[in-house]
Amino acid sequence: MKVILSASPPARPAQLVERRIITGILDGTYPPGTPLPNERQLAETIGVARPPLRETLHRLATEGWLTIAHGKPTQVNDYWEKGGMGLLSTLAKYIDTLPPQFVTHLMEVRSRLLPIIAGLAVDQAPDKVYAFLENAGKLDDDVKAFVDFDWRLQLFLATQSRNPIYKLILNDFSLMFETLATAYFSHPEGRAASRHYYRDLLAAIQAGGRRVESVVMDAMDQSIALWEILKGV
Amino acid sequence: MKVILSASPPARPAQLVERRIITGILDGTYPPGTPLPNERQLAETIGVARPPLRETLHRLATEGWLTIAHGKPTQVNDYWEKGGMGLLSTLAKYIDTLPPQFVTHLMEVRSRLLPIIAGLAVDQAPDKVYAFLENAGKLDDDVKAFVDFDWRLQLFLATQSRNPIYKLILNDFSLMFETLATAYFSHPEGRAASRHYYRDLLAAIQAGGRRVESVVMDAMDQSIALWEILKGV
DNA sequence: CGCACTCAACTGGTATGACCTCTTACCAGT
DNA sequence: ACTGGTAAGAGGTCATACCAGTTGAGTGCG
Repeated sequence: MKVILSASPPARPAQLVERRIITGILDGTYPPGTPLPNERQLAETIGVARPPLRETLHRLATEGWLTIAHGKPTQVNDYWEKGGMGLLSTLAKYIDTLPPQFVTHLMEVRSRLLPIIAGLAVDQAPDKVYAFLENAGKLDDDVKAFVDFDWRLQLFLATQSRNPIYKLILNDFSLMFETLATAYFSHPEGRAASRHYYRDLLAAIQAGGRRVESVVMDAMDQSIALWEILKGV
Repeated sequence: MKVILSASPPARPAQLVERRIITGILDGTYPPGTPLPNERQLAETIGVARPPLRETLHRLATEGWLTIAHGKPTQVNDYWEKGGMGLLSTLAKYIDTLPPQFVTHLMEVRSRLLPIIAGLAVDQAPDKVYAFLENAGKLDDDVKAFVDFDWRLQLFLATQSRNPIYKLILNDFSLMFETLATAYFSHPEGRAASRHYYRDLLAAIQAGGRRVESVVMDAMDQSIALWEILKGV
């Protein structure tokens, strides 16, 4: 039997490299616009071999953190400038080090996108969406249950919208939303607000017309307001 | 001086691996949901060593093509289901093999997003946006000039929107849009339509109010319609 | 003197082969 | 039938040597 002695077992090299590079970029050790130390040196500094280092470096490069070019030193990017949505999945792990307004930006984008997605979904398949939402009534007053249902609802709407691009966008939000939603639904107020939202959405579907968009948008805006209050406590 | 003899010079192993894996997934050699051959075997099949193979595999995994887990066989994903926006940059290289409606989906998303972005940008800094658009008058009737200006306009609007998330989304669209825009602006009709769009947008900014959103949305919708016509020829 | 070329010293890219660790499924013991 | 151990096969890591673009300083020629 293997015994774990310390709280944080020997981090795998791959994880270790990501942690060192990302925190280094975020805390200014490797400022955007400057070259990263060369691979051999970096490998020795971090204490891993070159192959696993390179795997992680290339992974981060595809997310937009770095620019790797043969012959030239690897550059640290201004990730807001060069990066893609893939950043979010990595950023989610280091969310404590991010400016608070970042979360607001994220939720504002969602408050613009989800109404569109929901509108399309209801246009395409109102019955299915309605049926899905009816399950919300049986929801336990449990954090995990809410996180799970709310996320699955968003994915379901994206699927029903018949435009696969929306699902791609949501997938990139995935980890970030899971993290934030867990914090949000930990508060009873958050769960209550969402119950209202699901109910209003059901009514809007029955009513028909363009009510759906405005209901979703209002709910998203309210969740932003509620988030601001809750985090302020 | 080095002389290139063949049209497609000896593909680098990293490129080769991407090509073989992606085309394999797209053409059904490696169907989604099935396991990929193990790394040693794959490396031999493709004719590269394991380290570069793994670098590319991990890169593709972060885009959502594959799911790699220690101990288990690497799985081919249903990329529309698991993938993120990072897919687009890779997909852009294999756009010929994609269903035609894919482009429509892409442009529909843009026609929803850009009005929002433009609206925010004009709210934040109407003068700057106006000044930027005035350069459109001096545009040469040249494909590359239009592609370049149109893309820079979108990035500029995203920057001025003050919400960095929009820029992340646009960055993921980047390669795809560049490819499509080159095709679009190759037609004189496309260039003419955009000239009108830039002019209308200038007028809308002067008019104030919420005219901007509707002008942008109309222009986007028209570009979709025009695209459908042009590709139909 | 000035331009162009060469080449050396960076950098990242690839190759090889050995070994570690995790997952799974089979199988023997209970 | 259940439990536990074990072996095979997958990905993960390491070490080392060498290949290949990039750059700029140095050198030769005009």
